[in-house]
Amino acid sequence: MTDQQQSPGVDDLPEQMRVRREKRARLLAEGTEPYPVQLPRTHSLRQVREAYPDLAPDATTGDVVAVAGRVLFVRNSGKLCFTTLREGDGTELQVMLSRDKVGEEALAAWKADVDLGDHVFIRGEVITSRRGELSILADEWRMAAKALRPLPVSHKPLAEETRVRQRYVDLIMRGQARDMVRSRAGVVRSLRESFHQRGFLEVETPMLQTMHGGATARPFVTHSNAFDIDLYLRIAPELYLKRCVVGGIEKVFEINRNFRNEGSDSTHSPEFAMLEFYEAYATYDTNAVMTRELVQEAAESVFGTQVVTLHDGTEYDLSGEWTTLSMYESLSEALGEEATPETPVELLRKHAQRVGAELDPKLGHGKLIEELWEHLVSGQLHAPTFVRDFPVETSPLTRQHRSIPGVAEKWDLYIRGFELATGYSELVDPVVERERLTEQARLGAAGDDEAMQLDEDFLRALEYGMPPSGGVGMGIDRLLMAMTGLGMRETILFPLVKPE
RNA sequence: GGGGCGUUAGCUCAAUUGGUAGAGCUGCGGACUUUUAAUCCGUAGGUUCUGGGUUCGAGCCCCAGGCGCCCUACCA
Repeated sequence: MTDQQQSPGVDDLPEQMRVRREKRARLLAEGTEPYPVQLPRTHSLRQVREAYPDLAPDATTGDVVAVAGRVLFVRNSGKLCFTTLREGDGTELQVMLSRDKVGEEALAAWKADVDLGDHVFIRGEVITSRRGELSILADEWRMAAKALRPLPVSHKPLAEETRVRQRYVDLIMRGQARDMVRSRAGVVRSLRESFHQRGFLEVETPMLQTMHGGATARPFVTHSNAFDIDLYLRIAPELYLKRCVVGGIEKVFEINRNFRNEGSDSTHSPEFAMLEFYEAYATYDTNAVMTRELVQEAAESVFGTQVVTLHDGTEYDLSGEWTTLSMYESLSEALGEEATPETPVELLRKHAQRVGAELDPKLGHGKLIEELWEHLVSGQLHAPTFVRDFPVETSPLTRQHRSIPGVAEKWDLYIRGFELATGYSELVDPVVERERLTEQARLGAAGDDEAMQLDEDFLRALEYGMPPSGGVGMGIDRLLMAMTGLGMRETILFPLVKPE
């Protein structure tokens, strides 16, 4: 009664939710706690399974255990009830409640009070059923937590939107959703271990930044009331990690969130997890090797193999050395005509027309090269491939190539057709960096809202001397995509969705 | 951003040409001491996403909007 007063509209609820609320109220009225604070559990379901791996059918053990889990299936008959419980790691265990053992009253209460989805506590003997199913024959049961909402049907796939909006339900219903959480945690853990083995230090740099830089992307803007200034949610940690290297943290990494105020699809999310690492005296050659090792070690650690099995059942080989391509050479090959850093913009536009790429006429040489390359080459790349030596003008934080003019020491790592990581020999000359950032600021003033701002403090740091260094950025969500074949919204536990 | 498709019971989905909105599972009532998505009998469950319009009559046609998905463009 009081419940109905406390939650007005209870009569308007769908029947199944109303019934469950009434059961909760009845339990309380009978003096039974539907949400007890503690239960004398002695074993996890997994522990029971592991302790009795191969009992014969119809066996008894004399061993009494107390367990708890969520009710997934109920098979009630007159005097003997079966239920299947599941706990957090996905382990399932059958429970049998017989009138002879648990008593008529408790059995009736079981049938009257328990719904699919409830958490229950069971104490009883470990046995096997006649069919050989490992079971607990209850001599006592208690409600552990009453569920007020019905679970979706277990043998039909949940609508994708519901899976994303109500990930908790997805996690209850779908083992693959739980697997992803564990795989992701394993990958992140493996990355950290790989870094620690190599003597890298993990740092956390600002997510709220006063300057917009470190990548070319549109930022989210927010406001600090206390400081009365607008702040940017970071699009990259790069400029702060470089400050670390200047300061003598010569092997440094960060795994954290970036925010980009841009579109979202199966390979893009407004907030995404990013790994960046910087190493003094490394180059884009050595950090490519390390990037490959990080990925291979993560695959080995989480899946036990470098040949991972994707969602669709196909295998994907991450092992061994990876292919390396030159951007200009591979583009020249695809065009059938040589493209170099000297190729004039007009000619590149003609190429674009010829191959059917619709490109913004305002694009300069560097952007045209990258767009043409993406149009003609990137889609062909299935096996892991490092694409090297990008146009200088689109790589404002990258060192000029040591011998090839007009080209930057930068690679992008492509896996299954999408970009997984990027690596540079870092530009550390503060004078050249000032020129590049001044040009970026000019682009910004001209309306390019992806252009970086001129970060005087970053330049000041470089002026104190940054050792020659290599740096890498890798998307964690995309790494999971690469190793599972799933879309980005499956690798992110709670991706951004518009309010219902 | 542009185009297409979808939105119906707790869940997954039907509904012919515009003519009483159905099924399976779930729920509720009953039977059943070895089930595995238990089975059997009975039964309930709807603001058809929202707002407007056309029509004797709209889940269906028209207009506007919300949310989602696909294609397309862009960023990692």
